[in-house]
Amino acid sequence: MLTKAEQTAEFIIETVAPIFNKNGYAATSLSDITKATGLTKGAIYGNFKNKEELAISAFRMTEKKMLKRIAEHQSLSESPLEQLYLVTDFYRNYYNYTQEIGGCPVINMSIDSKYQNDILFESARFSINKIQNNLAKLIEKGKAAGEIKETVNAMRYSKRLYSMITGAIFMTHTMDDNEYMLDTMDQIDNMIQIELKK
Amino acid sequence: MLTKAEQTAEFIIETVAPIFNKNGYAATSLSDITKATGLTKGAIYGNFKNKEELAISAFRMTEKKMLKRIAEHQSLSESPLEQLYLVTDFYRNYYNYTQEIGGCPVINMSIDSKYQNDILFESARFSINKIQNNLAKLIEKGKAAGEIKETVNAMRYSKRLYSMITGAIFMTHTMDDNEYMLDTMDQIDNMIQIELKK
DNA sequence: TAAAAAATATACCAATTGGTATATTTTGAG
DNA sequence: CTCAAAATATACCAATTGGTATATTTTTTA
Repeated sequence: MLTKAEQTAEFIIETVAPIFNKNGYAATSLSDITKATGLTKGAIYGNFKNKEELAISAFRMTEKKMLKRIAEHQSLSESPLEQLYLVTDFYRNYYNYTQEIGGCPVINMSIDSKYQNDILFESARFSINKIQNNLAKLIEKGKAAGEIKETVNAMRYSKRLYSMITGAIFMTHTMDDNEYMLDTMDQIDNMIQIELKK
Repeated sequence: MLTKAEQTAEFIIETVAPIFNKNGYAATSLSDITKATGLTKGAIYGNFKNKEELAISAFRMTEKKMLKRIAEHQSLSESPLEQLYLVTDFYRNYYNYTQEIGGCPVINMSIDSKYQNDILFESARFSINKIQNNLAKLIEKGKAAGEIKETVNAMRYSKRLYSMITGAIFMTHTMDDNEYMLDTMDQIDNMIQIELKK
């Protein structure tokens, strides 16, 4: 069972994560935080060392959720090739999901923290590496399963795909136009079929 | 001839633009600005209405320069198809250039301003539309010149290409790895040759 | 259920924020 | 070279910032 403080800490994180994600670290003030949570500074600082630690916790929670969602969606199939298609399928609904939380946490955090906060910036890079490695592993498994051409460079394709996905996320959010996302996912599906599939 | 004030205004903009680009609007303080310029608030506020107007001016100046660079590089050839290749050629050196000024102004501004400042956000979108329209026009000219397939949807390809470029810019800067950019530009060159070229 | 411990609220702090009124300096035209 | 106008510096403002010490309340354990 969670103690009262653990409950409160989680509540704060959940409440504050989309605010940090939308506004960025510097533009999110302690008063924004107390206002949104209905708590006082006493409660906030009783549960978190400072604003930085809270921002880190919030980002990590958000990313953990996101990674879990992708993993769950991937597990809809056992076949590595099918799982690749499930990745594009996942991102077809990504705009819908990320709109609620104020955009893509990885992109937002990278841009926001690059010249401001090393720990936050490294957290963003860590997420990217995780997703890319996951993608590369999927391609390797596809090769081992005889579904994907042996000649394919897994890491290169992983980087290529994630770069395209990231571009689509950015454009979709900035231009408020989901066509970027849908078109890019069609493009990737096509690449999978033409360039990856055996 | 420029008056003293006009000179000062330009000096302030040039000095301050990379600071805003790196740190974002909220994280750039008036004291950052006075420190960097060596001027006092009197000089700053004598030349700009407020911090917001200064940020807008700085972004517009940066983008104007950037657009001019692209245009100049494009004008190295008369052929629309060749000009498309010159676009990818331009972005092959983009990381080198944007590193100095603290990343891609359009991406940074979009993420920084989306939930903060409508005018700044619209400035970012305006830039994107300009670049995309330029790209679409190039494709249309290529069709008219008989260099590009008539069946190609110019705007769709323009959006597709710019989305890929943007993804590559983001990944290159975040991961400090220019391979994202180079690989994406190779990919686009390939698309031009296979899918666009007649 | 009483008392100790944990969690939260209150009241405060110095530093910094964006901005302004006014004093001083610099500029350029006659 | 003078002098008015323009440009810049100085000194100030209230509001807000992140953070803390302490008082109060709530939770947990015995």
